[in-house]
Amino acid sequence: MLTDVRAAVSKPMSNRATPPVASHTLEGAIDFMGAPMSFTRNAEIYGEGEPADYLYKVVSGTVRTYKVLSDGRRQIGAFYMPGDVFGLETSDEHTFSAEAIADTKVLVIKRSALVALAQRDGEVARQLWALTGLELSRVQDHILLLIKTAQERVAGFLLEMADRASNGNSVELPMSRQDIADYLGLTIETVSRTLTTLENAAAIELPSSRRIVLRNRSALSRLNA
Amino acid sequence: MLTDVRAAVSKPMSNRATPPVASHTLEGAIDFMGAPMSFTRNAEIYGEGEPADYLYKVVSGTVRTYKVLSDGRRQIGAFYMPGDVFGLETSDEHTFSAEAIADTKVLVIKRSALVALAQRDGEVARQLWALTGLELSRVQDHILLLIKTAQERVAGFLLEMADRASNGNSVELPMSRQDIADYLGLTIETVSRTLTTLENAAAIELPSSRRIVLRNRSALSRLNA
DNA sequence: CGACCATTTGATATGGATCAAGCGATGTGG
DNA sequence: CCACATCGCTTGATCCATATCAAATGGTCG
Repeated sequence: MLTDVRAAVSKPMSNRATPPVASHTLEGAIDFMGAPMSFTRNAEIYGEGEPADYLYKVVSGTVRTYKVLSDGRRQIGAFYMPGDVFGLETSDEHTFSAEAIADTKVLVIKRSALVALAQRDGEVARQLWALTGLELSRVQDHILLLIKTAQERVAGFLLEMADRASNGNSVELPMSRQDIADYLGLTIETVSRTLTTLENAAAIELPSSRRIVLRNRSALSRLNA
Repeated sequence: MLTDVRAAVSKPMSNRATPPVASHTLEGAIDFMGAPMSFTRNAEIYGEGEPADYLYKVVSGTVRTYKVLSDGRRQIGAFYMPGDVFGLETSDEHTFSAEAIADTKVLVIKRSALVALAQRDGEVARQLWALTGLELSRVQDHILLLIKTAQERVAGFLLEMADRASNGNSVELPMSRQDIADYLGLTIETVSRTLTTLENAAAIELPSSRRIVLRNRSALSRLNA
């Protein structure tokens, strides 16, 4: 039951010196056994209700998962960026749909293969569980965002993105205003206005609509309530 | 690091006819090994940030989990009723606090005991994972509630409660209006008004403030969008 | 250059919050 | 046993944050 910590460091697929070790971690197994696959901007990766036979790890690009209500409102559940795993379900159907936001490369692996591996390797089983747990806490945080004011939601979103996709304080947003709005439960107009307000308050800079520079993180954190 | 499962067996309250069978399911293990414990109305069961060493199964009563934001806003994450398991985390700290809503009896069991059991029994491991998955889908549904209108949220809440705690169409709500409001991201006034509106629309009846009779489920479902 | 799409900005509308008062049930002390 | 405080809930009046409707701007690609 000992786990080599170094094995958990999932190396890019280029070389793979230690396949046996890799198979003792989930990440390793995906990197080693996963099939590369590409999706163009806005392509569907899977649809809500389809059998959840595969899971995915983002190599490059960004993915959104979402649900559409009967009246057309769309709720985005999450954004997945390079390194993130998505599509893992405990039920046998996907509960959300998934689309590539930009051209995206993923590694695909059969869930049954991992479940079989988990049956033999407790550490893999534990990591599979941990992955669902990670997803759970992400969704719980999302709920907390949704009860806040527009400013707080946008500030929280920017900080989240900065944590995940920043070079220093500069963040390149892969998603549109509509995507952000549907993630935050706001309209595009409110998102846009809020960003302008934050810019006027010198909390951020907007060199272009998709690029955001965090000028004053503590101000954003304060807004994050 | 090894945990003796039997060490966690806290006084099987009654007799135990089938210990081996019971230990092959999570529910069985909890029922068999869990220690009974009681909490009075509003008593804290655990606090956010405390070590998540135990998990709990509701025997009678109702439990709420919640977080309080820095400015005092409270978000209720979930209500747990008899048969429900709560307090299971993959991290080692509780991410929410838990309180008894009414006088409540639970079974308590050490997480490490179950994890140890899971290590030997793949079925238990699978069920532990499934439990986290169940929680995940519950929270995802909660998100969908939070983006809806007040009427839709209340209607959705009533249908959820009816599924979980009804005798026919009559539902006895264990929680206050404030609890409902904090679950739905609304104020008590809005919850109250919305209930009145639904009553006037003949969708429900309100014999008393805690008892609700569903008169027209399809109307409620329609509101549920 | 011109068409198109994403984004911003402006004007107005509105759902739910807030502030405030009333009401009914429950409990307590005199 | 009753008067009265308390608490949870409902109802009313007003306000405000965000949605909606509409138009202008800007960036991208043929």
